Amino acid sequence: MKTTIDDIAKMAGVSKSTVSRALNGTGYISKDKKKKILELVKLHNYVPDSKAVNLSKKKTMTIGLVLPSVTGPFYGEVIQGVEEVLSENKYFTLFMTFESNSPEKNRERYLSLMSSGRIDGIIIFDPQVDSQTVEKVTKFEIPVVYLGEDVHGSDVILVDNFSGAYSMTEHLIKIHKHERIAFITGPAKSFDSVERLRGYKFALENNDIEFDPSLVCRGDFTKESGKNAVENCLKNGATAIFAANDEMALGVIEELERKRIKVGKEIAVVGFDDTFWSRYIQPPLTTVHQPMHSIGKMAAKTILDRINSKDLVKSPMRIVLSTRLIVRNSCGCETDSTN
Amino acid sequence: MKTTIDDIAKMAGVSKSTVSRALNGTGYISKDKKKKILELVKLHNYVPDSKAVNLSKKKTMTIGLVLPSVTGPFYGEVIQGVEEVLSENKYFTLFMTFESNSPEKNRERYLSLMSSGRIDGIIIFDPQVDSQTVEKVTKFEIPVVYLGEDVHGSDVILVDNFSGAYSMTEHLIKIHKHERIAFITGPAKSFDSVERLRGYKFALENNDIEFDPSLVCRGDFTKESGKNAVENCLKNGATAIFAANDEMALGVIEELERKRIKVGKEIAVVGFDDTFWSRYIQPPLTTVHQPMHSIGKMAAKTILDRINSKDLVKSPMRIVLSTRLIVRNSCGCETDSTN
DNA sequence: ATTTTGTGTGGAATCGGTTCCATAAAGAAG
DNA sequence: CTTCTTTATGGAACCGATTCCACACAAAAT
Repeated sequence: MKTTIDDIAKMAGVSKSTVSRALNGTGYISKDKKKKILELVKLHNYVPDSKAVNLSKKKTMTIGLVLPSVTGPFYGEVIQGVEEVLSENKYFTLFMTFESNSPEKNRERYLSLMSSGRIDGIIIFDPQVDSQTVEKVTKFEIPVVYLGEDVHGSDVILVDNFSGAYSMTEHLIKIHKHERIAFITGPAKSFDSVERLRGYKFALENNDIEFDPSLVCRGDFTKESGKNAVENCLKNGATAIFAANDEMALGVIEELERKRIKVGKEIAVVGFDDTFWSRYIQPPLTTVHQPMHSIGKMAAKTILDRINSKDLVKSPMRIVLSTRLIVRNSCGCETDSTN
Repeated sequence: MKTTIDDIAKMAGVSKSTVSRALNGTGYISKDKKKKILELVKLHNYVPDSKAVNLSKKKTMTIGLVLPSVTGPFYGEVIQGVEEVLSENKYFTLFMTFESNSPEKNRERYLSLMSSGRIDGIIIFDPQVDSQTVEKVTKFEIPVVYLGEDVHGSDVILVDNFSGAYSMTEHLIKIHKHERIAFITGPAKSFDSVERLRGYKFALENNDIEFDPSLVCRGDFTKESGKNAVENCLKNGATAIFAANDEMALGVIEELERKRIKVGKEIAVVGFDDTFWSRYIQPPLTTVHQPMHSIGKMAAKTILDRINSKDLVKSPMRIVLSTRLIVRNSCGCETDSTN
């Protein structure tokens, strides 16, 4: 049987309230009793049962973290960042994956998690949350932070997709003198994809290149869809292909390879995300880096902030983290890839 | 204020015991009352508070998962596997990272997690746990599964490092006719490293090649240590280099590249782990695949098994998952890398 | 007709803590 | 020498469920 607070109280010859005070440093307590209690506690390795503490204090010191399928180093960084900050603050991380094959079932899962009272707050990375879900989420009155999706009225952490895509496009225009740049999008409703497309368009506009809709191909963030888009890009005379993520860029490169078209020399291919492997492929991929680790840290900080000032009605925060252009060789540059 | 079981009871005009029975399907209850209660529950979105349920039932339906730094896709797969199985069984995953820079502090963390009563079981991936820690861990009487470390007397999930290294070495000997194969180890006490070295030695022996200690270089699983080992390997006339993990193999390849020595043609380099990027480097790395996803799933299954039959004293399980040789080009093979 | 057995229900204890409140003793202020 | 604080402590309520037990009533068996 595990030692309980009553056991300690009995042994010390005091009431459980006194033991509680000694342990938590709340209220008055005499020096000598405190010392005696603490000794007994150490001696018997007594640790208060979280289950009881949670119920009594009405909080769990646990934050839920919902992420899409964790394969790839992409999300690992986020988890790491979250856990780092939470653990520093004595909080725990309850992890839940979001398999993309059945989004509905998964939403049920995290909604039920929220209602269970098992967590004090939740960080949600759910690409393409619908407003109906958001509404349900808001009903549970626990703090929520969304990642990578611009949910109005809630705390959100975003990366600056727009600027990233802008810089990338401008790089292709100014450094490599491209004028026919194809863009492969992600899923239609993806916030990331939309913003990146917007950045691409804006860069064209600012550099007096007319936007040509035929150069925009619809993809869905998979390698396969990148492959499939190549034909269309070439047909419309693209001299550069900007894929909305690295995954698709990889598909593009493999397809071009198959067609014996030299990437970097004959055609430029660039991506977005700076996936871990992007520097290792041939040619090393020019892409846009996303600060995944920072996203995790900021998300955790934001949620803790919200918890610690729940009474004060602060307006929702919208934190946009900046992206960084990573120039390697697939765009035609001849860098020493020290990145 | 959240709805409680008392609220529902009052509204239904019954006692809370009856509501509890209706919800849990335990004991006797009349059809009509059950129906009425369930309706009220749905109407008010009542969900029992886990904090209370946990205390009452003396379990949390939560399993702790302790992993080394999650960067790299390596561990993502494990998490995924664990979460998959646990969530299917209505369990939750409490995630904790193990930053390798301060192992002691981190051990404290998971030991304290175990004693807090916050979890019902724990899966620990702690490279180089010392026996002292194992002893402490055993004292908390909750189920434990160790990953990747052959802890005697406990449930462990391992991969067949020995056979993997054996197959790899034999591949180099039989297919590529190498006789001077260098081996770069990991940290001295690493179980993985030791087993791989053993497999390497055994393959040499079985193929009548004398083991030459000067061909074994000490590394520590970092890319840097791979780089540093190259000089020594070459000096001793190695025609092939077998690094105990992909990370080091990458270091070796980069160093050889720098020296203008063609990997695959002039010298063979192979790794171990089949890290996500290993197929993307130049040349694609021949390596040994570890079933990380299966490891996660098996770990979760094992711990649940243990929980559900705690009374029955089953002898500790030692599950060894098989590895698979992945032949790409860095060994000199000219495969179409469809892997 | 009486004893068993099977159902249905509420009250109370329990899980292991925290916290409010009453009370008492000791020291400070009047 | 009172009166008011300040300090110290225990008792009891409470957090929100589960579960054991007693009791009532109905149906089945003797």
